[in-house]
Amino acid sequence: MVTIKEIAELANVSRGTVDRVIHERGNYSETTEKRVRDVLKKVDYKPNIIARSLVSKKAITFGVFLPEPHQDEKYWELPEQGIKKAEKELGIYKVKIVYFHCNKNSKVSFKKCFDKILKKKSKLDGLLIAPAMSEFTKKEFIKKIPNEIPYVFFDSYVPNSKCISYIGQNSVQSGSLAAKLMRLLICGKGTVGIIRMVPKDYHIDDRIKSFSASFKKNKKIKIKIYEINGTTFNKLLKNVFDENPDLKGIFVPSAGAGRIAEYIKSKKIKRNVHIIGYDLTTRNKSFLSKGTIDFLLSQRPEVQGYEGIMTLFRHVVLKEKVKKEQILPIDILTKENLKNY
Amino acid sequence: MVTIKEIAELANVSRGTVDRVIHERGNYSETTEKRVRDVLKKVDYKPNIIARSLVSKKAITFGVFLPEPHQDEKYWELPEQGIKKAEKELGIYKVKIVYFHCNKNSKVSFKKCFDKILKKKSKLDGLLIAPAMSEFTKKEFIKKIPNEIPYVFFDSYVPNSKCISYIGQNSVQSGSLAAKLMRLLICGKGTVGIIRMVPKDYHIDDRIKSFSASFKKNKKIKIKIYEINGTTFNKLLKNVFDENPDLKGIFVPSAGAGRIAEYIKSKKIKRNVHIIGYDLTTRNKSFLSKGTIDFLLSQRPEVQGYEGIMTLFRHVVLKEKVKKEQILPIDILTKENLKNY
DNA sequence: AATTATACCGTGCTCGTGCACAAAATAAAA
DNA sequence: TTTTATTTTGTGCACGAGCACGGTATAATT
Repeated sequence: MVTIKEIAELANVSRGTVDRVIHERGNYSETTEKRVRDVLKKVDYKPNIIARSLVSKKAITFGVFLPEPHQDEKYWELPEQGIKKAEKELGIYKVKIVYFHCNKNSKVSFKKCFDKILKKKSKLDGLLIAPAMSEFTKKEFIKKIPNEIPYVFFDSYVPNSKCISYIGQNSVQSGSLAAKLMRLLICGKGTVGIIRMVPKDYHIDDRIKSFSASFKKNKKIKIKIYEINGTTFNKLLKNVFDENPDLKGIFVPSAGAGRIAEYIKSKKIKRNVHIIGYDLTTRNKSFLSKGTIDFLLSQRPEVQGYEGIMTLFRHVVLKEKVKKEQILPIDILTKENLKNY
Repeated sequence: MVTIKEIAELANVSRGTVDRVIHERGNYSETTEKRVRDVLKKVDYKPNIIARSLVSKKAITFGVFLPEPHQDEKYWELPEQGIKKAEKELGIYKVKIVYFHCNKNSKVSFKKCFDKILKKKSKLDGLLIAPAMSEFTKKEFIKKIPNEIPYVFFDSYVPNSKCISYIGQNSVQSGSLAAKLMRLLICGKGTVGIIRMVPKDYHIDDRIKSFSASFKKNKKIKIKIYEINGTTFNKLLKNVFDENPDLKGIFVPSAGAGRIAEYIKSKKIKRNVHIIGYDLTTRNKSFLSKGTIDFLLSQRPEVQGYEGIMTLFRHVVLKEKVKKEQILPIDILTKENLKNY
């Protein structure tokens, strides 16, 4: 391992000078800068973060901006688990996390939350953002993030932003995967209902598009898309079951599959309808283990949270180059492999 | 954070004395030991590993004992990737890995390899072992590991050993999961062949048992187990296809599914037979993406390797308590979600 | 030429722990 | 009591990077 001392010797200067050049603290001539930089390049100097974090008393603070944990069927608890894991691991490097929770359905809450971040900016060394709110609101605010604060998106992202990385899923792939499983479940024929329960979101759009596209050439399988729009959940579901005597499967492209399962259980519907949904929420988990839900696709929310913080750490502290996109594999969950998750 | 200096002040001794007590280096009286230990307990002292690893020049060396990477269809390359990742991450803590590769099918190679480890013992701070060889050989040698060397098993384990942790899979679960997928693939009827290509191994046994058990009550599905035993691979396969005109699926409980796919391709067999196998070897990957193999179940070998080293690190360096068993979730791989793995 | 200002550079301390060695305190032998 | 041996305790340096402060050389000003 090359140390500053060795570099200083090679460049015929003192440790202090090397340090100044590395951190661009000024007070050095052009000639010495060149001498030092040449050596630096030659030996591929990597600072020893052990020594650094030992001496520096200043803590690193990362902000996390995401919906309230209980929202979306407690979905947002999951990424927080991963974030907490990362925080614990990075504790020795004096990394601290501050949480900014907002109600994802309220513009006011969103704005309030964002204002808090902006006011705190002097202390934030990075931001991890789950932009799970309306498209407009997102774009509006992301722009206001001060240039000096690096930020990482996870779960979904805002196009044309200057984020250092995005950690997420491939919705197109997961849609066609769901289609494959559904085809198997219904043995290649029957009607499949897609039930859309959340407002505009491009992830959900992609899932639906690619799910539907997979059945385009298949004449034995009929796809019907339903939306909660000016009607209640119960009325919609009644409609779905009444309209389609040949209903064999239901695809829920969001985390709400458990509600459908609940409906089926409570109404004591005996028809054999297969359900594929997303994400390991408490309710989904329960109905998956009972067999009411056949498959859940998961985008590894804990890993997303964990990797999000780790990416910030690598960028801010280690000054490493980080990948612009980190697409995580899709997990297929069933009754059988649910345990140990 | 409490430091040694503060403890020394509280106990009215010098830093050196505290240090000696902590490391049980001797040369202290009983009374001072008690004084120091009392303070230590009171403040719940945790050493700063940052400072520790900065000062200590001695490297930590972990030995890794596993089959040659190319064996089992290059399967063993995968855990090594994870091991290398961990080695890189722990580099700043001066953690080094030494590899001991052995031919898993040769007792002689195994013995040689093991002898090397025993001779090197003075320098090894821990061992990561994939005991992928015959039951007898395993037990025989594991016993000989010196007491002072902690070891972790991954992939499989040796019962009644004093390992500090086992990182692995739940073969029973994965077997019944495979059964579920197979049932879907063949639409609930037909003959399914189980092809066993490797010698005795309790993981494989469990997979087969639980796979078969899932179909016990199902009269429409017939299960037949084949073994390579005194016959060649090609002859066996020919036999499987000839004997079962109703063959709808093949379950390969080991990493060899690719060989079956290869056979089907090369013999230009047009029958629609679904294949479920294990592990993401290069060949398996290729046939999965082509669609010849329908599903691959993976036990996350990279994660196993990675977590194995990390577990040793936590035990040896951080002196943390580690979980005795770390069962990893089962991944279901298909053409659709293969990318990004 | 003497003084002051500025640019540049080197030294020394810090962080917390490990370890060698010196120093002191106690015990044993003379 | 003095000397020697042994046990017990304290001190100082090392690790590598960050940073403050002080010093030197050169340029600018009087």
